[in-house]
Amino acid sequence: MLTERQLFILRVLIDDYIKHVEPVGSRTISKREDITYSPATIRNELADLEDLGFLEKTHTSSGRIPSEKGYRFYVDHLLPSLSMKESEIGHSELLFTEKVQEAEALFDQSAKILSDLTNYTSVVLGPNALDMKLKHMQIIPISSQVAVAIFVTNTGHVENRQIVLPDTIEPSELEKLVNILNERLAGVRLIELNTRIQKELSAVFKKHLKDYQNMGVFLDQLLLWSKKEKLFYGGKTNMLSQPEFRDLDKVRPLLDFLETRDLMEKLVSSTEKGLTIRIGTENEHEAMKNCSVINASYTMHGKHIGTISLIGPTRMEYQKVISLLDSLSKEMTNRLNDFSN
Amino acid sequence: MLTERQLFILRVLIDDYIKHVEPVGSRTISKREDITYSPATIRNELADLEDLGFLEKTHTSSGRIPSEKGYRFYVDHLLPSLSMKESEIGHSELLFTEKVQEAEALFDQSAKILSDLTNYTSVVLGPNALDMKLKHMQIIPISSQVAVAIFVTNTGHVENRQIVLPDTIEPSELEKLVNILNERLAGVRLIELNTRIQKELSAVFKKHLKDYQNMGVFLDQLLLWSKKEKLFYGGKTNMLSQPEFRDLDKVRPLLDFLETRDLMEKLVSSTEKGLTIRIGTENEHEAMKNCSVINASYTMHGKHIGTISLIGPTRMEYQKVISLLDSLSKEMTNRLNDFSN
DNA sequence: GTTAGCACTCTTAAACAGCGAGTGCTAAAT
DNA sequence: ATTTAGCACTCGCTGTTTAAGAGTGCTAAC
Repeated sequence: MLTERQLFILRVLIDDYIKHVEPVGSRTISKREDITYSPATIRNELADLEDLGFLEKTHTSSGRIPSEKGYRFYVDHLLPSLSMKESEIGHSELLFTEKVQEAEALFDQSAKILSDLTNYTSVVLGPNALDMKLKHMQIIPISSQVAVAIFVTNTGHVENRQIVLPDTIEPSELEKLVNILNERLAGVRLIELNTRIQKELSAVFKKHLKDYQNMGVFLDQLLLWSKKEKLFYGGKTNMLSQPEFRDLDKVRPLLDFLETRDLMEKLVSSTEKGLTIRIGTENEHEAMKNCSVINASYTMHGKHIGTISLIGPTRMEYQKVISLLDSLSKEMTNRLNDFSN
Repeated sequence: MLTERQLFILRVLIDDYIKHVEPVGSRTISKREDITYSPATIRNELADLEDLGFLEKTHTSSGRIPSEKGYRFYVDHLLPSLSMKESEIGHSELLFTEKVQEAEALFDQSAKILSDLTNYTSVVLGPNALDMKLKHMQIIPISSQVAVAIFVTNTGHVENRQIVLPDTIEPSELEKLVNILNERLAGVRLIELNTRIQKELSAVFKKHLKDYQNMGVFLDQLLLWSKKEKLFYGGKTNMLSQPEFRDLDKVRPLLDFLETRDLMEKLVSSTEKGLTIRIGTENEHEAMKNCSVINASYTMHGKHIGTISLIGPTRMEYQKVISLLDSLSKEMTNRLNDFSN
């Protein structure tokens, strides 16, 4: 268990390091007004904190920097009480200068705002369109073989894909199919359409459609979804201005990581509501080992549907950033729910 | 006018610099087997070529590097005759490993292939959907006030947007409107829909629709397009591995440039068919002053509809890159036209 | 328990020397 | 009239040395 003094010194040190990005020595700490101990005393405490794994040295005679464990402890126990954050709320309303009409624009702007304000990189993971409910679908022939299938969701989102029409299918049959789907499956989540058909509609199909056999293959083609979350970026190059990445060989993997869709999706996805902080290797990817990722979820009708995230160096301004992310995600939630009333 | 020998030396020097990215001195050139002159002679020629503006020195006693004018001359007059390029054609067919079904996938893959092969950054500027012809349109209400308007083009592309329904409009009127549009405007380019209506359909509207006044505003909302070209990137971070950009302060503006949509659109747009090369300041943007941009256009039914571009350092492997881009753009054209038969 | 003092470590920056690649010029060779 | 050998000179780069500065850990005294 840490003593009060150790807690205090640890916090002061991390605060200082976050601010100045340079190893902090006993002298620097002792210079603070609210410190009454001598450098020598502090040195002893620092040595202890290092033994406990909260601090590290860059070389034998350097000052200390926080270890990953140190940051974790800082975030969990030392963050100046978050009540301050209330003072920041309300700002974010002002931030949306342009009126945003559609969800996509909201996500895009949120990412930009967040990265501008923090100078880190931000990412908004859009809602998975496949979780939205079917409002209406339609198949529009382009040529004799090719058609476009269109699915409109209750949120006004449009999914579309090109499909190949089997020769065997007759236009009137196709029309019947579409009618049945619209009548029976409105309100069902896109992703569930196929299973719902399997379970509930085979009888209906048999009754109304001639060539039920071939139809099965066609339906699979029609309703085979691939992931459809969208990513919105802000400040992709902000990493370059972080002192710890002022080295090409260090940023390169990072920037490459940012460009890799599936890695980013994984990084930024979170099933939990609220705020998650992952520090350094907690991100479980080499390229992110010197970064922290903060995910905040936004909701619709109380349900988690996506996240807004911030990616920065492990030495992040956690305090500022957490409150910002918190209020911004709430603001997003509000606006999002305003759309659909 | 340059002598044969000057031409030869200039080409050898630029070839060497492109390969090794280091100032080239008289000794290096004289070491080549096919060079019969002594370093001293070459020094004299180099001095002349420098006076003529084709070469530069990095400092008083350094070797020479090509100037922008030098590259321009090289590209215009010294490029080993392009007949070689034929040998490369055919490769590109092999490159598309996955079967691509939709145009978007084709663009995306083309950009990736090109950047992988060259280690530069590539961009495909997609066709402007608004130049495609209307196949079918539809308005699907989401709530009492909001609806989604959907436009399907002859190429199978789907444009959609949310619109606000005026209270004054009746569902039956809306249906009539959509019917008229579909009957009268199929085959018209999206971008032209509005003017076509103004010119030709006002009479029809007056006849069939009750509230023609309000309809005008609504139509404007419905048919007010904003630019819709899409950009597909490949190798965004490849710039980082170019020796001339091995410096954060030099790459940063470049990467920022790549992320700025409208700048990129301008950079990569070209109205001309065929191949365009812009070297250094010819790109007319500070951030691109050390880059060359090569645009190749791809066509559909013989019409220029978009470009595939390569962005690299002014010291590019022009020869290789030009032939690649040439064959790749042709390959794209072929596949694109295969889609729509 | 705290702190002053001191020897020791490591990093950083500056100063300096020497090497190598390259140039331009002059004078001799072709 | 070209071409080339020779030479003095310029830069940039690398490695070494040096000195300063920041910091530590330990010991002994307070």
